[in-house]
Amino acid sequence: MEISTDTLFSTLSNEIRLRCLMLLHHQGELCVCELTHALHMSQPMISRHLALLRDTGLVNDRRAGRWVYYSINAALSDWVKQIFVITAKANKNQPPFADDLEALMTMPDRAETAGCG
Amino acid sequence: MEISTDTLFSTLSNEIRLRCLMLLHHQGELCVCELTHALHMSQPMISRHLALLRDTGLVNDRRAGRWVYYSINAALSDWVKQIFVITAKANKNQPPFADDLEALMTMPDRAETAGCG
DNA sequence: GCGTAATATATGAAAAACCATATATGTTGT
DNA sequence: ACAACATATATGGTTTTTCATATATTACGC
Repeated sequence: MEISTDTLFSTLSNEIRLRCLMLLHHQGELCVCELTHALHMSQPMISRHLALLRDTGLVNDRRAGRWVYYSINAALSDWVKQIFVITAKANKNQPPFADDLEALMTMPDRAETAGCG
Repeated sequence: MEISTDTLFSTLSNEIRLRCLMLLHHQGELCVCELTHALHMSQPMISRHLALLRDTGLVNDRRAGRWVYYSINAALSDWVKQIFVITAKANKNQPPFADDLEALMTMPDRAETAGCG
């Protein structure tokens, strides 16, 4: 299942979705409530954008009890992953991406041990 | 003038604009009528999308008599250029990109000598 | 173990905002 | 006047957002 350029880029063109992807790229796996906290957005809004990312095949979800964990789809083709790497590297110190990571790292009562250790 | 991720990706998310960019990436410089021919699109439509690419800073234009030549903006930051390189490499043999190049190469009465020699 | 509550997440529906296309018309250069 | 190109306007379609509500899973009290 190869993703088309316009599906890929239109999915990345939404800042909320890109911020979620950049956090997932850095952290490996995150649940909805962690993303909701990091981005200061309402839960339905995050959930909707994650559903869209899942529908386009960019992320996978995994249920663990009450929590649903999202992660970047490892089966994506190399060039798509390279786009993520380049975009993350070039923007990780810029707002809003840096602030999102900061908010995530200082979140109280994380679901389980943070993935960045 | 640094381009934002959402401006970049939403500009690339239109197939017509991406097809123009991929041709410019390969050929260096092309005029509106060459792009119109290669993409089999109306002139106002190509012109409109080129204007948008110019407004977002992805391309430059240069007037030479009746023709206006467009080219990728050399002053773009490295990561944006890398996105172009990766996207072009991964998709150049796929439709519609391969067909666009073919149509350009076989265009009769090109404006001047083709840029691929 | 069974009902009840609490927490995490998803979704339906409606409004608002945004984007693309087509047609027509204007501008620039020879 | 003609050719190459740009722009304005109208229209239709898609995307995003919000609110309210639904589902799924665990925890509690008895």
